[in-house]
Amino acid sequence: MIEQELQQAVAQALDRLYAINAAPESVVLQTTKKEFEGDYTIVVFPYVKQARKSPEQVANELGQAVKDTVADVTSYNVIKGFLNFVIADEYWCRFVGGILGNDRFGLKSPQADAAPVVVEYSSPNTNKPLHLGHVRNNLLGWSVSQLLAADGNNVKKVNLVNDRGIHICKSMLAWLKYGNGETPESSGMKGDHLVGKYYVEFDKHYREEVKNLQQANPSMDEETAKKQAPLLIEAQNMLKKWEEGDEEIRALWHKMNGWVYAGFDETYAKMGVSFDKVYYESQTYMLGKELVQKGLDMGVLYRREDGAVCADLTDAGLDQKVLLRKDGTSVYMTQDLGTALLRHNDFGANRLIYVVGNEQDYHFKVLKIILGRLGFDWADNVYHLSYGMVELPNGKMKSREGTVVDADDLIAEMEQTAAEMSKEHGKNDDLTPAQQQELYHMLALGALKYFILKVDPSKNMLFNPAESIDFNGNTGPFIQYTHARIRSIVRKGEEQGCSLANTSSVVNHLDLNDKEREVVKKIHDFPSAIEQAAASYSPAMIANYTYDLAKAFNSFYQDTPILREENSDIKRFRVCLCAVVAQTIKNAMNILGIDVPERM
RNA sequence: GGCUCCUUAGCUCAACUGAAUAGAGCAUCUGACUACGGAUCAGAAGGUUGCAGGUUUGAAUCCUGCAGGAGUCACCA
Repeated sequence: MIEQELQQAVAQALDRLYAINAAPESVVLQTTKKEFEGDYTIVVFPYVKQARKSPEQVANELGQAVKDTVADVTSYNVIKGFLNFVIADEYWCRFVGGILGNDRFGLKSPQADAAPVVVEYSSPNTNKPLHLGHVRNNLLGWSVSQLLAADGNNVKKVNLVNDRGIHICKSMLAWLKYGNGETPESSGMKGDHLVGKYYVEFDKHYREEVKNLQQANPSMDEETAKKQAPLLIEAQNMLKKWEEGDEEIRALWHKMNGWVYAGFDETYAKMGVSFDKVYYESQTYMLGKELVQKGLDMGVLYRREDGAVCADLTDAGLDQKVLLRKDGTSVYMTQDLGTALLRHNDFGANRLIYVVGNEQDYHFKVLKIILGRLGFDWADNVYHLSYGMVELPNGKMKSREGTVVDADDLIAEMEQTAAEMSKEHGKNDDLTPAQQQELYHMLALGALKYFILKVDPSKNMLFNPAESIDFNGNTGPFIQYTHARIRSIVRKGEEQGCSLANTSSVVNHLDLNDKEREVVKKIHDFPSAIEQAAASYSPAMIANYTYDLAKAFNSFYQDTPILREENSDIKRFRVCLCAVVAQTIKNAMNILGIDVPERM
């Protein structure tokens, strides 16, 4: 790639001219801003002090040296401390020819010998349906997996389902009390929604009990009332029975979880996400105790007088963390220590990535430290992909107050909007109903996924149900539309005899116009965009990259004739360029989990 | 209260490891050859990057203090 060549040449020139020892990667290289002439820019300020010359002088001397050594540099110019290089059009054309027909352009192949990277995401509770917060998690998890795979990793996607605990017992109890045997079949409700309904039902009755308790005993404070409410005690008893393996309880638990899984599977399928392996907490929650014992033996953990086992993290600026209760039972952290090791062993993984909300920043900081102290050298490669919350205009999403945006409802609404938009444009009337449905789904998910993924994961984002998701401007459908339009041109171009097959005869010495060059340069950036995005676990960078590419193309398309071009060599080059843009958009969108249509 | 993160145009978001005049979309206004697909394109307007200092040739970016917001500080997960 030309960037490395330039950096290399600059580093050599620095050494030769000024005896400055700079690593090629350390040379600051950026794309030239469009108001200046050139393609790449070197900032020379860092070297002026050592070179003992003015910025202009250093830039000029470096520019001449680089022009002499790098064949594809046709000229350079200097503005203040900025050295701009102009790259030969021949280089850009050669580049287009080189990737023509490569349907994996930009995507690295997985290294066969590399240890897998395990990405955990989704990790739902089984007592209620998925909402918008989960949607962000799922889309991020899927997309980051795709991104890391595109960067050459062998990625394994896993899900850890929280299928046991007091919250499930609440749903179960409410169903027993108020359900009258209602099932997904009898009610026509999706299983996860049905179970969620009883979770809400539990909460309603529970709060009534608390209120009644307080009215009956005016001296009782709220905390006590909450603990003494009979429903809660019943639920706790149920959990105890569950842990003892009570057959009836287990059977009910199986039945209701089964409903939820069926519902989740449907939602996952609609979102287009999947897993290589699913773990269940009911099978992993006892894990980690041996690790704690090992930690005691190693002396990195200690036993408190009351018998609880703790980690002292004060030297890391954190607190004491309990890992085993005094009755010997494990806590969340114990379990996560165990599953981390399990996962490492299951896959031979050396990198574990957790896609979990930022409210658990502290938990993962602690997890990483303790794994390190237990002597696992892969602890350094545990990464918490912490993402911000999705906020609604009137604040947080709270399932209790009913201010949630349900995932299934949201997708259904998006599909309806997509259908309305499409019908308005009326270009798909000849598709079969099934094809239309498929298209609307593709567009709906394109809009939703792009909307969520274009935001930097670490940031909180606002979702306004009324106006958030658009189909114009910086959106998924805009990019999908661009792709469809390009494909249409390419198809016609081929019909008119523009071959995309033979790369060697692609015209490689014509003068590109500015818009053409912008498009080629943008495509040229794709591989490094993937590297950067993967290094920072940020699908948002891919989203923004793709948008820029689509815009660059549209601008080119607007005032450059393609099929109307009379010179057949130029026409063919432009059709090839279109084909390459379409492929790049497709590959980029695929990283986001978004499909692009041939027409829309 | 301790710790962590956040604050960029009216709104939603960009700005790679510090670099040239902080960029897009939405909304508002104006325009586009007889549409190679107008879900498009071109343009106008919109900013003291929360505030105050500091470091640097250069700061939205790094440091300090303050204000506002969020998260967390469970033997819940």
